[in-house]
Order: sequence, then C-alpha cells, then structure tokens
Amino acid sequence: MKAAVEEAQRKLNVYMRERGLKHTRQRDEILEAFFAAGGHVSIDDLLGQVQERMPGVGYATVYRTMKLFGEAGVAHERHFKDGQSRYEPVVDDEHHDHIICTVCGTIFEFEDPVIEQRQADIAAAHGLTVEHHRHEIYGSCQTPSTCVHRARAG
Amino acid sequence: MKAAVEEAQRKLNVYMRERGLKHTRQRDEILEAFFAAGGHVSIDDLLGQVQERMPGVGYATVYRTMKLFGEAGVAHERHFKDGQSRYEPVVDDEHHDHIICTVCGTIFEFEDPVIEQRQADIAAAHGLTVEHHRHEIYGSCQTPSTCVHRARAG
DNA sequence: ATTCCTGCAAACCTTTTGCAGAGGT
DNA sequence: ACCTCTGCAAAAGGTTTGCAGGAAT
Repeated sequence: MKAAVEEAQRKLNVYMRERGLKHTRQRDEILEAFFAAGGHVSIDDLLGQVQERMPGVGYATVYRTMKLFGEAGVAHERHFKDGQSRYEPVVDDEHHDHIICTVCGTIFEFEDPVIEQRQADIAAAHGLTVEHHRHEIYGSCQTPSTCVHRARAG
Repeated sequence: MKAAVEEAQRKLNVYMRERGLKHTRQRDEILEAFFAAGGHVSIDDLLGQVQERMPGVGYATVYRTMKLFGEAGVAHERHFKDGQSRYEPVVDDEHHDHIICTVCGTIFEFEDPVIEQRQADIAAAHGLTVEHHRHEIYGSCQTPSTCVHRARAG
C-alpha cells in the first residue's frame, strides 16, 4: 500500500499550483508530521513535531497551514470537548465509517448502502444535499476478559 | 406530553440536594430558557434570553450553570465547527443525530429507525453490541444566496 | 451563621490578523 | 521583480477564575 502522504502531496500540489500558492519547507514538514502522527493531532502536537526539525516555526504557520490543508481537501478539522481543534487525514474516494469497540479500542470500518441512501433521503427532506458525513458507532463485546477483538488490538 | 423541563427540574433538584447546592432564580431562568430554546443553544443565545428577564446576569453565571447542568445530566455539551460550545437537553431513552447546513449553519435533528437497525446489525456482524453512536450529516442547499434555511438561522 | 452564588473584571487559552522581512516562482 | 509566506507580537474570540458582596439554607 502506497503511503497516504504521497497521495496527499499530489492533491496538495495541484491545489497550490492552481492558485499560485508556494511550496515551502514549513508546509512540507507540517504535512509529513501530520501524516506521521496518524490522526487526531492538535496544533500543539504538530508544532512540537515540526519544531524538532525546524525550531523557528510558530503557531501561526501551523494554523495557517492546517487551514490550507483543509481547503485542499487533505485534512479534516474536528472538535472534541477539550477546546482544541484536532485534525485527521482525509482518505479519498472511500468514505467509510467507523465502528469502535469500547472495550479494546479496535476500530473497524464499514460502509452501508442502506444507510447512505437514508442519509440522502433525510437530507433531501430538509432541503439539503449531502456533502459529507461522520458516523461512528461505539459498542462492546461482552466483557473485557472475553473481548474477541483484544487479540488483534494494537 | 409533559414538558421535558419538568423532568429536568426534578433531576436537577435531586442532584443539587445531594450535594448541598442552592436553588436560585438565575438557575431557574437559565433552565427555562434552555428548554424553551429547544436545542443547540450557545451561551450567547442563553444569555440573551435570560437577560430579557434578568438584566444583570453575566456570562460567568451562564457558563457555570450550564456546566452544572451538564454534571447533573440535564444538558449535553457539543462542539461543532464554529468554535462555540452548544448545549442540548438530554432526553432520556431517546437520542437524535444531526444534519448540518454548511451554508448557513442551521442544525436539524433527525432520528431514523432504519439507520438504527442497520447500525445494530453491522455491530452484531462484528461481534459488538451498540452502546452509543455519533452521526452527523453535513450538506448544503444550493448557494448561500438561495439558502432556504438562512431565514431561520440565528 | 454558614455556605454557596453571583457579577464584575481580570486572567487564560486557542485561534486569527497586521506587518515587515524572508523566501519561492 | 513579483507576490506569497513566515515569524513575531498583538488582537480577537470564547471560557475560566478570584474576589467581595448578596442570597439561600
């Protein structure tokens, strides 16, 4: 499997070239740190990573860059309860959803045409067209000790 | 149908009595405004409502009160992309999901038995029982200028 | 009387913005 | 050369906290 970061790089380059934006070392580093981290990174996390290789970098650059990544369709901004924005990589042409075992933390992916269709219907009923969605199911197997997934959990 | 606010009042009273907290006019007003608003209220919304009846009330009180409501299990704090916390009533044994207009920010609620059922099935297929889930649909009407929801957006 | 609450203002934290200089095209 | 990007610092939200007086028990 090709590294997702390469796909992102291409996408980003196209986006930037289209509007005359420039390729800089900072953007490279941030992109790399972002994908290396895997997901749900905060600005602080990223800044910390990037500063190990480029000590001068400041918050503003990271903020601006993540916003750019968002516009380029490379990163997605999420908000949890801690008041900080967190970012996760956008994985293309495959909008799978997640089902997460609350016992062992295993994350499965699923995609269900029936649900997709219902979503479109519901949106239409409100006069909207679906752009994207987020769907996470949390559940558990029986008990921690009998958790079927534990073996394969990270 | 009994007003949900009464249920919440009872729940809140129990919680407060248990820990010697006090019943005040402010808390009453905020609770009422909170339930009157229906859902997805921001602190500003609440403060505005409450100040119509109690001009002196400040932000701090509303923040502290909503935090209290959260702890008492009467309100649930949510974070969307606009950087503000929004609150919605906790309605027992009934959960809804959200559909959000990316043009005007209007938030609708929906609940769909078909989707609920599929979720349970999908979870079962992975050996899990659903505990809770999070489902947000983002979509738009045509263009900002023709946005149907704009009229009712805050 | 005691203890909790309120309102104000200041503090705090995250994010955004203005600007002058550095860097990419 | 031109225009964008960066880093700094200041500004701008949103939320929290310290404190002195006020209210509930």
